[in-house]
Amino acid sequence: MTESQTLQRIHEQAVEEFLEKGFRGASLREIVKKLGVTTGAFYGYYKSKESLFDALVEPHARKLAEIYATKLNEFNALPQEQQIAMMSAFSKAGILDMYAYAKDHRDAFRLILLASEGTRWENYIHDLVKKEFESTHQFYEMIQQEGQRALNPTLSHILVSGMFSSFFELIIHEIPEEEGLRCVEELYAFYMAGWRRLFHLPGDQV
Amino acid sequence: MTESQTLQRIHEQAVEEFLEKGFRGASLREIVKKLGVTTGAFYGYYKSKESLFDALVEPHARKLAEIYATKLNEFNALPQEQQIAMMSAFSKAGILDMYAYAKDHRDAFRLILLASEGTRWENYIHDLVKKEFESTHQFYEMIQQEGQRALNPTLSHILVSGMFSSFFELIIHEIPEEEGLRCVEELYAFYMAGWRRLFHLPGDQV
Amino acid sequence: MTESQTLQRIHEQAVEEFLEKGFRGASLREIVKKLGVTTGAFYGYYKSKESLFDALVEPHARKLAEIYATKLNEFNALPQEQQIAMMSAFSKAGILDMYAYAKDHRDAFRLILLASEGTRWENYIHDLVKKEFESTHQFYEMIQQEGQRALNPTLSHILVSGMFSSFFELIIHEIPEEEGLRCVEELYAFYMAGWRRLFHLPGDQV
Amino acid sequence: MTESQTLQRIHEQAVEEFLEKGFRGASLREIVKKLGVTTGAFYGYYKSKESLFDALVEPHARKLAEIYATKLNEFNALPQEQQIAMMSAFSKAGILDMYAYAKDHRDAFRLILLASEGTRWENYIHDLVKKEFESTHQFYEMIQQEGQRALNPTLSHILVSGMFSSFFELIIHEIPEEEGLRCVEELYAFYMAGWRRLFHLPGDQV
DNA sequence: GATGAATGAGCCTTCATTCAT
DNA sequence: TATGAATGAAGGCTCATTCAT
Repeated sequence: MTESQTLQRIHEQAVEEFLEKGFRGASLREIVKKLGVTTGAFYGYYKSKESLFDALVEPHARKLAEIYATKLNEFNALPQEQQIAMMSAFSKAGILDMYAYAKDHRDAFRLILLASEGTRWENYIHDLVKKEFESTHQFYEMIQQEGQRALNPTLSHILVSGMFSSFFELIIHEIPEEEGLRCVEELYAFYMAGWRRLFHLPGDQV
Repeated sequence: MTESQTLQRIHEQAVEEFLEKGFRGASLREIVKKLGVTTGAFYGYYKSKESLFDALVEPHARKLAEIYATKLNEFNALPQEQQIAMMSAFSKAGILDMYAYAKDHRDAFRLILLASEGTRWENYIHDLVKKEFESTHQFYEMIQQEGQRALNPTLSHILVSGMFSSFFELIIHEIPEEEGLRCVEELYAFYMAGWRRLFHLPGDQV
Repeated sequence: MTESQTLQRIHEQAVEEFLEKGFRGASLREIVKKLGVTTGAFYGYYKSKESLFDALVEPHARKLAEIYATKLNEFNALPQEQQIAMMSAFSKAGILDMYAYAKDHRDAFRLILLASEGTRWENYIHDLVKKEFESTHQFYEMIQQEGQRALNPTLSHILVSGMFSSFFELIIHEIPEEEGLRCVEELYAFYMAGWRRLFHLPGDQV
Repeated sequence: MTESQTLQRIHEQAVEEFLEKGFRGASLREIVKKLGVTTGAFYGYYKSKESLFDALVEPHARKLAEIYATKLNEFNALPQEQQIAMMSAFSKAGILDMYAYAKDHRDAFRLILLASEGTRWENYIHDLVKKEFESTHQFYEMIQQEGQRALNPTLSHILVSGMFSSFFELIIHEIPEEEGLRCVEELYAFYMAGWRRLFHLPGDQV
């Protein structure tokens, strides 16, 4: 069953309004007014402004987190030597999977990135960063050799943060499939080279 | 004469409220209530909620942009060979200067980064990214050798974006001076290595 | 369909409040409180205090100005001799038409006359006076005979001003139809006699 | 002793502000701000906004009412035949005296006429009109001859109202002494002729 | 005389939400 | 499904006025 036409139009208009003014600045009455329907109509579909935002964001936010978690688990399940050989949860396959999903649901991630202040999604990216940060350190500790200095947590935090920022810039902007993929690969290579040096690992073929 | 005590307390409380709820979500009444004064008292100091935000942000936002612009101009004034030797406007000296300033005025940049939606500062970081992006391409064109491929603008955009994100993470969080400096240097080295590869330049000592 | 009962009650109460306190002194909250509704209810009908005032005033103000302009145009279209014979745009037919309309929409004109300070209607009467003043002088110039002195513009201004004041006093106060009409006629005769003398015209039968 | 310079400047600025925005719309803080002083300074001179308006208006409003009353009393003290011979309380001498005073204190009367809504002076003109109306009727009753119709009170009210409007237009506008006087005389003649007809009196030399 | 910080009440307006129809 | 009138709370802001200095 496809969603009702009214519902679909609400979604489209809501995305526009939220992106333009942010969750807090967006006006429900403005959304429905532009659609030529009334607030009552809206409340037949959702019970609040927040639940509308949620409906737009939640499925895709969850799915992306799942993709990330799945790849991470697969990686963690590998024997240690293989982990070293393939490196990092944010491995090529993982980032490509994430990109493949996110690029098809741009609006949801735009909302998270650009309009989620005041919702439960305002920390979504931070949470992703945190998980990646933790898995990075876990990995480093595993491969850390005697006498090697600890990984500077502040440094790794800001690097992971920048990495995700770069990645999501690719989602925010409308970029043709092919070029997007190329950029993801280059972004991956860019960071991988940097990480390997920080990890005291020899360069590898990615 | 130093600023009145009430004004100072308004500043402190405002920073807290803005950071917690964003510019739009922040309530002037809430700010003054926590101070134990009335809205009228506030309007003796500022003529609007926006002008309060501005007062907190503008001087430091301007100064940082100046520091950036100054370094960029200095770099552009260099003869071509020296530019190549020292590379990129976001060079080590520049980024250190910016850090030295920004770390002393964390609140202003936190406000820009975390609470500026709905103000004229909401594009501040984007604008910095854009300038850096342009100067990067300008530099690349200068050094581009025959037969070399153009720099992928999408890639460079997302990298610059990530670089600034990393940098400002350092500002957002309270980090001891010494460690902050170390991170800036490492961040610089991390990116410089990546850029040099993209620019087809030999590695250098930074 | 007739206007909603709430809207009608808003109108009635607004007229009362505006007349009592003037546009500036009137309080929207007071108006709705007396109606037993909330301010939100009001803003379902009008988008501002000014637009409420406008809705009460505009249609009738415009119509009266039209009636005046129409009569004036008719008069100006007459051949010169006939104009002299019938005299002045503020002629009997015109003033009677204006009275017939205005007496049925007293509230609108009361608002203009007694409560319009701070609105775009505050100069409505002055503008009418100005138009009549100009048409009066135009007429005088047409009939002016060689050697006759010019009409004193200050004098004619204050007379026109007084004439309109008298006329609108009739509108402000609740006066039975029949008596109102008689007064308009007498007012007309009163002024006509005076003007004819100033114009050096022989008395006429009006 | 002349008034302090600050006080004088308050007066000048207040007149300007009141005339521009009306009593209700005028802002005390705006007045003092333009003067470069503080509200505290103002409250050293007056105890309220209303009392400032009063100070500007009251002396001249009272004086003009006195001039009017004095002339009226003088007239009423005359024997009946003389009253008939000279006619009307608003006689030539009276109106000239009023003009002589009012023209020298334009600002006070401008305030009454244009900016008194919300003050105790908002009915000043109406009150003058009322007194004149009463004295007119009193006079008419005295001279009324058997079989003559009563003076239509509505008509006389609107005529008196118009007469005062004309008169005060002369005060509102800055008019050179000589021309103002001429206009008063002509205004007097204009109305006198009309009244005489309504009173069934023969024309006279004015 | 004058300052200037502060009050407290009030203003117009907008909002998400409800509910009888 | 949808209407649309209404709620009640909150918002930013301005005002005349006070008072310790």
